[in-house]
Amino acid sequence: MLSSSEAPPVLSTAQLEEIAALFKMLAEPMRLRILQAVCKGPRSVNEIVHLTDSTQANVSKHLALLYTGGILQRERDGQKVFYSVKAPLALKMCELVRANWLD
Amino acid sequence: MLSSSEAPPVLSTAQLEEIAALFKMLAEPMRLRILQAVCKGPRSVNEIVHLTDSTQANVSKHLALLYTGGILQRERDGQKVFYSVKAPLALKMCELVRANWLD
DNA sequence: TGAATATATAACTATCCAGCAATACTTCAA
DNA sequence: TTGAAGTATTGCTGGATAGTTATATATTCA
Repeated sequence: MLSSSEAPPVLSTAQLEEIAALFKMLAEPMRLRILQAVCKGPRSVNEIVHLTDSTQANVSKHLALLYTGGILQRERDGQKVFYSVKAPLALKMCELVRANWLD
Repeated sequence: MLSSSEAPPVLSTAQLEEIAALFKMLAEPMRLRILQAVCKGPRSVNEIVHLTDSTQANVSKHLALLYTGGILQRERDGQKVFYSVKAPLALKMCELVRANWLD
């Protein structure tokens, strides 16, 4: 383990961590299902629960994570809360992988 | 939790898991550092250890993971083993995130 | 052969997190 | 105000894994 000064990295440590954090948010099948559920427009939590065939608590936790992470946005209408895509980049990445990685 | 037959998913469960697995490989700062270290051409394990400012054992483990995952390729030359990028998609994704996600 | 260099693997620990069950919070309607 | 529907949160547990240390394997050369 030597000093890191031999070749200055193109990206800083903080930037690498930010990038890794984004990948991490997309690194769960259930969260990809949620993305699929909301990619056509706003969906309520209950709709997402049904579309993903998961439980309310689990979906709510993943939604909070994606919202906090800046990938989704939310809007309350009465008792319901509607989530939609805030960062199209997430969808773009999924599509890129689908087209170039899957058999 | 209802049946999942309400809206047939665009991507199958297996496909979502494959996509998530790729994101997972990119979801570690140290592996992104390694990608940076080899993105300009083949590098030996020792070179990568120095470039990433990590330990030999740790780098070797991450390299094995990226190699098994199909992102890197390897070639032995004498005592040294050189790793290089096999899936340019990985670099493309990093660049996409850098350009669209970082401040 | 034997030693040195280069890389890989094994065993271990600490940490993180997905999913679950239970409960709390919020909003609306009667 | 009370009950019900919708959503969020908390505490828990099992499984996965990053990093470390130590050791094993592979290759070259004297």
